[in-house]
Amino acid sequence: MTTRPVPDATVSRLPLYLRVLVELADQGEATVSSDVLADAAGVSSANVRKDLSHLGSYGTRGIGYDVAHLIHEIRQALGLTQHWSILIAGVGNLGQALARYKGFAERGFRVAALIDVDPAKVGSRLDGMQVRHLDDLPKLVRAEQVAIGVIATPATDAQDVADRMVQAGIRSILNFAPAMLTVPEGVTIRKVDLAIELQILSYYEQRDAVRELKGPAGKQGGAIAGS
Amino acid sequence: MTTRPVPDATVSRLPLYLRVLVELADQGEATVSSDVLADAAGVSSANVRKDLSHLGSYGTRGIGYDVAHLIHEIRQALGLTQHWSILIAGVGNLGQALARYKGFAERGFRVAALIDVDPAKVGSRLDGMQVRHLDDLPKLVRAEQVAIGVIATPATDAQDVADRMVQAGIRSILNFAPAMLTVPEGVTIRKVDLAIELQILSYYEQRDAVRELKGPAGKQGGAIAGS
DNA sequence: CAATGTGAAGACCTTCACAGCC
DNA sequence: GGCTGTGAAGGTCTTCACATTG
Repeated sequence: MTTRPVPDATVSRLPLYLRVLVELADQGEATVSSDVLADAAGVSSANVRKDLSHLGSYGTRGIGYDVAHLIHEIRQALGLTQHWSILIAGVGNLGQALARYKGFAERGFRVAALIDVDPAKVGSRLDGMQVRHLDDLPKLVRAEQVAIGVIATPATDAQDVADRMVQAGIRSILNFAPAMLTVPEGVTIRKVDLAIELQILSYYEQRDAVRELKGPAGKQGGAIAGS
Repeated sequence: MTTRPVPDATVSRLPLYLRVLVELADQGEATVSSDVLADAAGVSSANVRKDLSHLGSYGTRGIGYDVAHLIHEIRQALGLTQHWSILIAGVGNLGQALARYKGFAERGFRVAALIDVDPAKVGSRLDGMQVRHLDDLPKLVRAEQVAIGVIATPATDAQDVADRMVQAGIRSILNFAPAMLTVPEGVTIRKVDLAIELQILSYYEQRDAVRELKGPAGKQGGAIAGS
């Protein structure tokens, strides 16, 4: 029973399938084929089948997958059977938006704490939650059982905040600051850089504009760019 | 002179290098080796060299790369020598945060228009810019030469907004709504789903927690997760 | 017969290792 | 000597194609 590790690429698609499956369940669908699921998620059906096969064999040949069962299995695999508490550091534009974002709660993530260093912000309330000082971070992490730290500070502060998070025992970090963070082995980081996304789009926009001038383009020009 | 296409994976790293290079330039560094650049960007030096070789051969053996020159070449490759105008649809939590985000302007992206359908929002001002109605989208795209559309609406409205953007001539879209969008050939979409990022982190958090119980873990546990 | 599950093939990307050049 | 540029090797992921099964 040595569960082989699920490939990274598969892990990053499972939440996508999950979203589609929950929608299908709401619509009362009992089963779904890899073809339908693939269309709705924007990937190939072979890819769906291979991905799901990593979780075990939960499909029925000739029928498809049981929606409810598959939802359960994916939740299990992703560790979403428990609810996670998250802490947001940096209550600027982005931090505030994240703190108020309803999509987190809907998917089982509870915003348990907000942190800042600006005296004007510390102590204020945001969506019913008090903003606390960075120095309280360790206390909050312990008290609220925080598992995931979200960094929405200016780039200059990001490394310091990350260090403190790690120090406090957090081992999963989502970084929105445009800065490269170094963390010890065993800590997982993901980054989202909004400006970088635009720069990548810029590349394809430019490329296609050039193509256009040169004539009706080769078969390139697909609909989804990169990562 | 048939410029071979730059691989997608390379394109998505160029903005990273660019950020590091601009920092180095600010610090007065004239040249940089692939080793230093790699460290600062969090990739391997071989990867850096291979990536940069796709733009042409701009390094000097024994010395490294000329910082100023490389900045220019990357900007050129990414199409950042011109400034792009963007339009943000959906002025909720996230849309407002994006509209106010300074990082866009710093990197040459001008927020040229804000769109919503909520009568309470249309006509109001945000950061000195008036929120316009969705129906004005075509007019605004033309008047402001909008190249990139950003979707920050609820998931239910996202496809309609995307259709209208495409109809108005936009061919690059950044989608923050948790929905799969279909667009015609030739339109480039990138998506950022905040809840999905957390769900991916959840997987690794859970996996490592399990590892811990089973003993001091295999050599797994690296620092960066997936895509 | 419809649709899964999966080896095999293929595409893409990264790393290695070293020749070549300053 | 130091560092780039790049074929070759190695991985990872995706697609193909089909045997298998309810």
